[in-house]
Amino acid sequence: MHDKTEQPDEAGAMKRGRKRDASLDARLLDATLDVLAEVGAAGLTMDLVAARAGVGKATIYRRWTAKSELIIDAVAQMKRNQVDLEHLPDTGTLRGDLLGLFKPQSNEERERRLKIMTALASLLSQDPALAGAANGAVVEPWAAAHRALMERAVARGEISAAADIATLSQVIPSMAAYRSLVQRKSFDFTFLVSMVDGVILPALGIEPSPDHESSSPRRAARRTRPRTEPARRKS
Amino acid sequence: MHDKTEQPDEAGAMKRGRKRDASLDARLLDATLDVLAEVGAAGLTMDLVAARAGVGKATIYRRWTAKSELIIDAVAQMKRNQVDLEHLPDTGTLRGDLLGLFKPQSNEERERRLKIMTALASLLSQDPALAGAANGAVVEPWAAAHRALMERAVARGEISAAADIATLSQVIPSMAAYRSLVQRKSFDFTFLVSMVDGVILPALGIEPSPDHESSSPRRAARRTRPRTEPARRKS
DNA sequence: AAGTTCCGAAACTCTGCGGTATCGTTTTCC
DNA sequence: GGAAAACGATACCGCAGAGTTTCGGAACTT
Repeated sequence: MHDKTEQPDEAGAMKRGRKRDASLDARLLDATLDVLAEVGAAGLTMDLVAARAGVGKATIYRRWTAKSELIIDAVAQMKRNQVDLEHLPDTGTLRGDLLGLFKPQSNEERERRLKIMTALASLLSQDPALAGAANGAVVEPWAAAHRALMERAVARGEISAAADIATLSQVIPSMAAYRSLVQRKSFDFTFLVSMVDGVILPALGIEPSPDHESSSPRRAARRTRPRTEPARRKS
Repeated sequence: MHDKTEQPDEAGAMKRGRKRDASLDARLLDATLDVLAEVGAAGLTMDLVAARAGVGKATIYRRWTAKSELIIDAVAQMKRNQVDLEHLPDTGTLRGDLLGLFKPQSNEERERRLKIMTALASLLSQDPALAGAANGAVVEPWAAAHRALMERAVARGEISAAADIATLSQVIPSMAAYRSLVQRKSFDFTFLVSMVDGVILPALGIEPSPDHESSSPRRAARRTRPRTEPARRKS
């Protein structure tokens, strides 16, 4: 009661939704996701969420009955601003398309999503209803984008129709997620290029175009494998 | 950091190791992993671990200073009975080697590891040490095995020395971990085969040997890509 | 046998968090 | 302007769980 942080009362005009519940719900859900990303599911406390939202703890309980419900709603709301499947890059080559999906400015947001997903992983065992929520919110749309790009490359004859696109389209999104989540390495452009040029394109039988922005001295495996019998059992 | 591991006597004095502390540490670490797998990280309490190990809680605190350290040590210890880098399969072909890493009889153990990893996922955001331990205990040795197998394949001339082995060796372990951790799908032989035949071998320029145990109707992309210019840049 | 060391069990303290209640203030509605 | 509603803050309750301490007893040592 002694010192209280003044209400910021940002210059925003639509801050005045006092009556029903206007953007306050969204503010709370967003704060929940923030806290989730920062301290994980185990470390999430209602006081943290309330403080993060600049809100009294009671306010949260006026809108949600329990912590678990708050989290569920927060995650459900996360599905917005996804990869935009309607406006995929179209550079003419699969390599260009795949690299074109990379939005440097979205690194931060992607990191946040992945952290939320990690935090949720522990809850999945308790609440199977959310089993695919985290994956569906982050990796699946991403894989769908890759799949679409690859199918287009098949359609234009760039790669063989026999390629295992179902599997290949999951490789980069899954590895990126694991890399960020567990290995704690950033998913940067260098990693993306080494995945595209070192795994995906070679697997599809395409040599990485040696033109612009090769950005890396690596070259994929040559297709020139001699058809020699590969040294059977040493003994 | 806590055990000194004097002499590697194992089945020796399992009866009454009253003096120093021989197998008691291992018993506690094992109980920790058990509880972790059963109730998850959030539900793990020291009382549960103690009860599981048939031990007083005080005994645990005589050996570890805090719960977090116990968990870290338990996870780090999981590295054992993992992939044995000294006895890698040697079937003569990379495909056989990669598939040979799969131990069907370890389904139960793999399930346990999966649950442990899942339980750990929630802690990863809080404790970076755990993230390293989890990755180092499960994925890293596995990737090392893949790397070794691929390097051997290079040495015998089965695949090109230009292959991006550093990246490719991480693909299957990372994807398997992600699949188990987040997607909650089992890492079964079918998935392994589709990864090997649909991603790894095509990326290395090897056609999956159509001989024994194809076990799956899928076939990887043909290497018969016509050397047609693949529709470069649309303009 | 006596002494020492480590053990398992259980009682105990203390901290932190979920959830509730209260209060003074601010906003909206009429 | 005044009442009602919703707010932020904060004090409070109950409980669960991390560590601590204590104690009787078992096992190794000499």
